Amino acid sequence: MESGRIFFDASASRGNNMLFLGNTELAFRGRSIMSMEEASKRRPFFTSPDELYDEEYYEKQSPEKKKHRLSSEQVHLLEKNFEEENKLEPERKTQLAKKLGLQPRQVAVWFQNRRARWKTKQLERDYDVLKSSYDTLLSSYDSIMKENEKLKSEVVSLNEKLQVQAKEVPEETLCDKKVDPLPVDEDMAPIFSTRVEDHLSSGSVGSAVVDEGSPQVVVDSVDSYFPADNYGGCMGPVERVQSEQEDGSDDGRSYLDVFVASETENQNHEEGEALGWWTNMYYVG
DNA sequence: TTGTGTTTTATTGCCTCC
DNA sequence: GGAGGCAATAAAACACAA
Repeated sequence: MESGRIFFDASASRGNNMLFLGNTELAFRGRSIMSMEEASKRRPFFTSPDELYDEEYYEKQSPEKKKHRLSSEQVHLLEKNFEEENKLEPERKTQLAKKLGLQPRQVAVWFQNRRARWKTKQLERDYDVLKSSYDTLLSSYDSIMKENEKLKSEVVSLNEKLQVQAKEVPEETLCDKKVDPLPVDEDMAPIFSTRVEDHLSSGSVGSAVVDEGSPQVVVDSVDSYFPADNYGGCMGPVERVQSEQEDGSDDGRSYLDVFVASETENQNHEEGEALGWWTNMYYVG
């Protein structure tokens, strides 16, 4: 028998002592590691190192003592080995078993159980990462929804103003057609969504986009993307409005905040910016 | 001291790979 | 078919609150 072998003592390795060497954390559930001497005094399962290798040990043990906690030193070495490689080749297994004074089978079982514990922990970590990611997304979604509601109410407000203005404009300039407000509800989602710069209002309330699910086409006040037929060849008086760059009335809301829903939308947005102008759009019935 | 919950060690059965 | 891995499970050992 080799000298200096770790002897087996259950009391020195009480349950729930955990060694997380990966994090260099040694947690022993409120109990310090007792010295070898101290441990052997309390409950010496083996009185001598040689006993540890006694092949008949398990047969000698009383039936109720069939499970033997590994000592902290044994666990420490096993953890160290596990950290290096969590799989156990036969050669390493026998070497380790010899070093620890355990049966190769015990070492194999320990690695098996350790892998299972690692997997459980890993699942917990993965869950935490996913949950954190989900919470972030949810928060982002909520703020986008709030922004959407705000923009919708702006559209309603602007439509009201347009209605008032329409009444003041002489009828002939409207080509005998009534001015309909921009739809806000999805049911009335227009083919084109429009960004409206409210140059008529006193404050710089910013801009609005309705129906973010619809294809986004930005209308230029001069070279409109709207087919002329849709307006009966007649467009109401469209006044030139300033871009955000020009009037400097950026309300702090970037276009990307609004055109976030899809790549298509972003493309259209870029197109709109290239045109340089945003305009009021009359929905002419 | 005792009941309960947790951790660790060990077994069993199934599956895959060589 | 044997060896080894894994999931499920049992059971011992332990921690801890009441």
